Amino acid sequence: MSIKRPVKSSVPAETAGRRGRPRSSAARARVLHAARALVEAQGPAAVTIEAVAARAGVSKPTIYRTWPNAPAVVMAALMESAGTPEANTHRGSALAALRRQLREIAATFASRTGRSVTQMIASADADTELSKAFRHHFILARREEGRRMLAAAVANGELRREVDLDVTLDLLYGPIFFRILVGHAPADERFCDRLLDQLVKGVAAPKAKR
Amino acid sequence: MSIKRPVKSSVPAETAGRRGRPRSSAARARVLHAARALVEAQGPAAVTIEAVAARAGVSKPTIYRTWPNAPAVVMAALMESAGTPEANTHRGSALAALRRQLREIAATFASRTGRSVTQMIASADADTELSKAFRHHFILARREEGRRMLAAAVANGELRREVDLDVTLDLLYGPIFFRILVGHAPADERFCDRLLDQLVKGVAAPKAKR
Amino acid sequence: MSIKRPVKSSVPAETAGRRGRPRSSAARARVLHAARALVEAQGPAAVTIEAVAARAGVSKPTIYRTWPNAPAVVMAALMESAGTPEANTHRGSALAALRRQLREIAATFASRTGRSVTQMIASADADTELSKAFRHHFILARREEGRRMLAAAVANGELRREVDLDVTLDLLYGPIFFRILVGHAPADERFCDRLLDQLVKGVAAPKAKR
Amino acid sequence: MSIKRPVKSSVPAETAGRRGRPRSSAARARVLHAARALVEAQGPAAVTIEAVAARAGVSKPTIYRTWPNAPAVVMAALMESAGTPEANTHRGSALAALRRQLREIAATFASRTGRSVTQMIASADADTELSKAFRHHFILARREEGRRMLAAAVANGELRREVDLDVTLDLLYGPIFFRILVGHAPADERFCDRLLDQLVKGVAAPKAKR
DNA sequence: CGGTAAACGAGACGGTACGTCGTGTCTTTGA
DNA sequence: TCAAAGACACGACGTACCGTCTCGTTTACCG
Repeated sequence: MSIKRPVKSSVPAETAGRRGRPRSSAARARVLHAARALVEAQGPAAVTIEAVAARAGVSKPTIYRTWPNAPAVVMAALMESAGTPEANTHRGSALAALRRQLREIAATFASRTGRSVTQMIASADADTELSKAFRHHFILARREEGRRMLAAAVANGELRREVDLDVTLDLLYGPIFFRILVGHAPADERFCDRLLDQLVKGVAAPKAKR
Repeated sequence: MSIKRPVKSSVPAETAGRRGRPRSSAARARVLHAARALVEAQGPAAVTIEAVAARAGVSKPTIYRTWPNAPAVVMAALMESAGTPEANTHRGSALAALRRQLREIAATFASRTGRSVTQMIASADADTELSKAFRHHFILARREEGRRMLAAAVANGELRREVDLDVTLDLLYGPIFFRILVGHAPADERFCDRLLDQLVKGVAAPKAKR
Repeated sequence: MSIKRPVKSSVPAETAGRRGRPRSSAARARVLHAARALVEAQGPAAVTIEAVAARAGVSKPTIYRTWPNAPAVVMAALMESAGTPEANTHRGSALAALRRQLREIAATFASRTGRSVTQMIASADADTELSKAFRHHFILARREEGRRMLAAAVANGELRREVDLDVTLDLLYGPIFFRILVGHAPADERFCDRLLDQLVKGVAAPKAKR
Repeated sequence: MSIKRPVKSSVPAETAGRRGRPRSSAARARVLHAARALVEAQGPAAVTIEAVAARAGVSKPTIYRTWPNAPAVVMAALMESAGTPEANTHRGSALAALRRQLREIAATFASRTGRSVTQMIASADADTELSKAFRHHFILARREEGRRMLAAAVANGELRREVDLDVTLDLLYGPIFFRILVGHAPADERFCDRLLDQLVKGVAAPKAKR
């Protein structure tokens, strides 16, 4: 009988010489993997420290040593799972690139996990460092990318010079998250396209002075 | 075992043929008042059934008899506290009325309680009757009012006929909620104004035909 | 405060001068029947007022109008179900009659319901009128019948005159209930016979003067 | 869900190879002390887990970790409080020792706590390990001690050889518990004495053949 | 024979306790 | 040294019954 004790870490490699620490990074990975699995399967509310610890084969204090509470674990898991979106290659006009980005965002956030990200942002403490990093990772980083595209479009002559970029950016991303959050209508490609077109063109009647 | 429970509805509905002792409206009012006080003071997460029961001087089963869980109580409390916003009096142009509504919404949702409403919408079950009512009460009702104003503006000649109203509505309200949710910039009057102006005018450079 | 409630009695007592609607004897019967069914099926602990009311198709206040609490209902049900044991016909000697009674008692109390009776007696309040009636109905009435038989046996010359009847009675019935209560050995016919024989004969060695 | 729980035993069993933080013997002692105080003051029905937890300054889960329900706590408390009765020193005859034991039992069980023990035995589940241990601790252990005394008395020549010891034992202890349970007469020293004397001597009239 | 008083069903009420779960902290033991 | 196992105090969960209280409806009796 092979008394093979169940290997606790998928990377047993360097367990040899050290007494304590080499498990640490393996434990971290297992925790995040477990958290990700839970949030994908049952949403962020199901990610309790106990459930994560059980699923990861890790003790609760080990988790608390790294993260202060359950939402922090969820955020870390979501951030690690979602690799940074590839930089949008500028083929065609700046506005075309923006259109591609909008579609990508809508597709990403319409998923189960995307909903979870939105929920985490809504319910997060807003002040902690991690919350800020989370918001930046999922939202503001793309918004900055968008800002660069808008600036390119201005430079292009596609957009007016005096446009307020901050307002325009929120006019682009706000409606998508609004639909995802409220759910009254789908945030699909068609919506992204119309959104962008209508924003570019404006809604005023032609002769309207204002 | 497993006796079929009567359908719970927070609205007594048919008070007509009811047998038995009627529900105490005083108890209901005390529960909602307590829940409102808690959510205002400490946010929606602090609204536990135990806390509400203690504060309202009501037993837990009395609360569970009417609402299925804590979020439902919070929603009911928030909905009852926020009376329906007054119908926007149409003085001046339809767009001016819309501007006033945007400002009112931004002011409302920038408050402590407004944040709570946003959080509840983000984390709600999305499928229950109460969640739908909640979203309608706080968001979609105003959106429908907005639709009427936009239609008036089209009739006015202020807006183009072929504008997609659904998209335009989300372009109006989405950015406000986006700022409130993400918190990267204030959703104040100035923002509302610029938002509306830029949407009306479009961002395209003058000669750009499309 | 301290309003004197009308004395509740399970027996309608003076049906004479009563105003109003008389108590429904059908309801009473249904309650007792339901309680009996429950105690037989699941023991006395399962007889909750709610369960009885549901099973009997009767409202809780109707039960509380007649009995003060659940144990009282159980006692009433058990007392009504167990009709008074038939008077022991004196065929043969007084001791033979006693033997028959012991066997009958053992058989009765070894049943599911008999266990329940024992449990009720053990856990009852000891002071209430109903508890006393219950103990009398199930135990002391038979003990008095036993006393009559013992007296007859003394008169017969079967027993010594100076025997302490009270002690002898408890020597007869105590062991049976002891076995039923503790359950370390069966209280069957053989046991009843040996019990009686040994008590009659004594256990002392023949020459032992004391 | 439904994770296999480790077997609960009120006795830590193998303290040897246990991982994790060991159970707090201080907590255990405080729980049992609180339970004992409650049962002495208000009887076994007053021993709720909540009351014990509050009085002991211990959390409910800590209690449930060790005992499955309130009666189990009561039994453990009663068993621990009542140290094993001192072995009856055989001064004088075996029957004299037996008389002393009977008196001691009667005195013990006539107390408030003794009544509680009787009630616990009557209402216990009868099948659980703890119930058996409880009955053994309070009743059957003394019965076995009694058996040894009876055997000594037989060896002495005080009792007849052919006496059925099991029946005799129940003839000794049964009546005492019967009186305590039913309460129709006191189980005092005088009763114990008469009980023993009459059992030894028998009740038959001298010439009675049977 | 028409009031009226009481019992009826239904069921909500304020309570108490249940037994479970998750939190975040703490002690052990083992590697 | 530190990680696992797991006990700990705390506190909320949602449920079951308790015994009491309205309700609207029936059903006798008594004037």
